[in-house]
Amino acid sequence: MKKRIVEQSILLFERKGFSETSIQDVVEALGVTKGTFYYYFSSKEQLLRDIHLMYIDDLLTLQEQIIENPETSYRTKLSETVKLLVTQIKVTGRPARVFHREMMHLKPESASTVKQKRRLFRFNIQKIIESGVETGEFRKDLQADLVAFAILGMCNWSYNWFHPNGSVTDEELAEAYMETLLNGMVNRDG
Amino acid sequence: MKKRIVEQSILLFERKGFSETSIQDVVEALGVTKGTFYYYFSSKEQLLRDIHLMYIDDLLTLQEQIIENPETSYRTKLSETVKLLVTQIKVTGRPARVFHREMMHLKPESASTVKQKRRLFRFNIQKIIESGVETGEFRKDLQADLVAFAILGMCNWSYNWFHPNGSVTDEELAEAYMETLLNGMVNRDG
Amino acid sequence: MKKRIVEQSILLFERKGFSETSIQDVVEALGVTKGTFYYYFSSKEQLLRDIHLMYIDDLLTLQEQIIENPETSYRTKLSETVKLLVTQIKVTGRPARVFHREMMHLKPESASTVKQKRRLFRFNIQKIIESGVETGEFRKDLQADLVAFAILGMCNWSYNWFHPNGSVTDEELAEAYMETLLNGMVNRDG
Amino acid sequence: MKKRIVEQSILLFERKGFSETSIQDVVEALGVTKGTFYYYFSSKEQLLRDIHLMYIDDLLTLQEQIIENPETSYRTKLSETVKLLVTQIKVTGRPARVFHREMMHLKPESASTVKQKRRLFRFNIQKIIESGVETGEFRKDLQADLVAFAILGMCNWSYNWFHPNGSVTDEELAEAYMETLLNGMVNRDG
DNA sequence: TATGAATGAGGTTTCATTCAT
DNA sequence: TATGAATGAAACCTCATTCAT
Repeated sequence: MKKRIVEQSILLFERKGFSETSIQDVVEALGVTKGTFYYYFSSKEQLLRDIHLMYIDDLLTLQEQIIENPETSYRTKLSETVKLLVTQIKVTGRPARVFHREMMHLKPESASTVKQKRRLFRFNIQKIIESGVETGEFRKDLQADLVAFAILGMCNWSYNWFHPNGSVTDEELAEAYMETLLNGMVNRDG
Repeated sequence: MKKRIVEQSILLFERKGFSETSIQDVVEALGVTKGTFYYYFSSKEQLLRDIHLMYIDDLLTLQEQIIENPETSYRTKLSETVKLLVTQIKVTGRPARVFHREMMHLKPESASTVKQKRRLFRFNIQKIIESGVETGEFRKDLQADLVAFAILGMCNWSYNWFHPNGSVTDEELAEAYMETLLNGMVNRDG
Repeated sequence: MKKRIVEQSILLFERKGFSETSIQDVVEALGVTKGTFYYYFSSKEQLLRDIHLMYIDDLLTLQEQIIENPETSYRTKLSETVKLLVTQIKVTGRPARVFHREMMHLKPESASTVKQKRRLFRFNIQKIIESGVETGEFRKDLQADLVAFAILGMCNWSYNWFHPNGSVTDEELAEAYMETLLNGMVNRDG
Repeated sequence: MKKRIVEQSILLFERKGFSETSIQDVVEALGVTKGTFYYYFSSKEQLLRDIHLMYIDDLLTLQEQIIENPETSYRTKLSETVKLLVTQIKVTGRPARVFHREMMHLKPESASTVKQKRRLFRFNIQKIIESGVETGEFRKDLQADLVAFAILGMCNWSYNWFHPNGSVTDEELAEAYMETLLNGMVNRDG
């Protein structure tokens, strides 16, 4: 039941927004009553916190696997991170949109936990870049922190417009992004 | 008075979100009454629509000036667009955040007008890229539409974290972004 | 202007009801502003009172002419009263409906003036009947007061359903009513 | 609770009118809160609709009993219908007044259901008259539809003035109305 | 004679939450 | 484990009215 509530909530939060979705909406869609909701969650905010934590914890786990793989270059690790963020849209498009949009509705204490984990995720990207700079894979003059932000923005923004069933697949998008990021836009042929 | 209401609303919408900001909050902050608000706006949604239109219309005007300048290269035009988006944070950080976050609260008809203008802004970026490809400034294999999305994501995302008074200035950020975008991350020296 | 306000108000009160019609509705329909309204009327209630008084005073004047005509029988006087009430629908359908529906919104003091005049109108009908009984035109066992109520109900109720442009004309309706009233429903032929 | 809300509402609607009675008024009189009201009714309009349907459905049921009785003449059936309408004032005076006054506040769709049922009630009266004409009880030249309207007007109007505890009882009123209706006002003795 | 800005009280409705069962 | 009745605070919005100009 708890799981069903979470799933239904994500669906509705994504479609109508957190504030615009009432507990009533959620339980009605499930055919249960409000009492049931409060049996499993102590508040609407707690539900949102759970969703956020589930999501970021998942991301961090997957990121860890990418980073800890001893056989891949930093370039590949970065590539896989981008792919992770972009290809996950198919799987996690809905929770992702909720994740990016509704953080402001968390209470300060929940928000701070979540923010810390998001920061960690970003910092891991930054470290990949820094490591790549050290090994000479990447240019020395990159500002790793800013580039990490740039990559995150690029990828996360795609949740605003990207549809996995459109003319561009998620893999193609990830590749196009990486190609631009790695080699730049400038024409060096002429 | 109408202008004061708009300004105060932007302030509060940015701080607490559209749904969480009540008309009461707005008018109380201004020392007037709810009646006054409804004298100038027919609904809360209309106020949000006005804010959105003001913002995107401003952006489009500034973009036009960049594009129509006959003396600049496409590379420069792109650079100026990034600078426009990023440096405007100082000036329009608040309305920008409202702009990016709260579009879902517009009624379908208002939303469609705004979306069309946002699409136009993005399409103009895409055209700069395409023109740059044609003149040989940019690589031939760029997918202009995806790159336009990438640039927008990169810049717009910075509203989530960038503070103009931090250790990095807006101009530095714009330059770092452009540098990465134009020349890529890969080290070509070694 | 004052007259235009009254006319427009009657139109709207009839269509939407007194409470549901706002001063805003009235002045908007006239292309003026609320200030104008309050220049001519001290309150919404006063406007309604004026409408009521105009209407009942008109009726009383016409009734007087019927009653004071020395050449008509009481039967004719009654007939003309019915005709007065019914045929006036064409002319005064709208104000009449307002008149019958919205009296509860008058303040006690206004209401009492209007009620007194309405009572007078009814009492005049009752007197016609009583006089007709005395002259032998009408049956001796009629309860004049109740019959007066019956006639008023019959006629006034027609404002709820009668359309002067329908298959029955107002004159035909008046005649059918009088025929039933005077001669009854019972078949005396068989 | 739902029943108590309905009863209290009828009381207040009759006394002050539908628009002038607020939900607050109703729940305050019952010592509950507004939330309670909206637990049982989805809107103020729905409450009014319920009241209307209850009332007209009751009337139709009673009318059916009158019509379907095989032992009574049409004259008696008509008489009983008038008695039904008039004597019900004692029982249903309040809901009746609400019923007759406040139909304009129903939404079009609710109104149309109620109107249909009211039309049926009237049409049943008309059929009694038509049947009575066929059997020779009533005069052949009656216009059954207009007479039905006349009777309804006569009876319903009495809700505007009749008090069951006054000098005339409801039974006397019904009888006086029927006497006038059946035998007419004209004096046939002289 | 008319305007337009402002008020303030009140209206309907929504909703997260509680709690006895 | 779940229900359903009830709460109460707050939301958006309407509107008759006032008043300086």
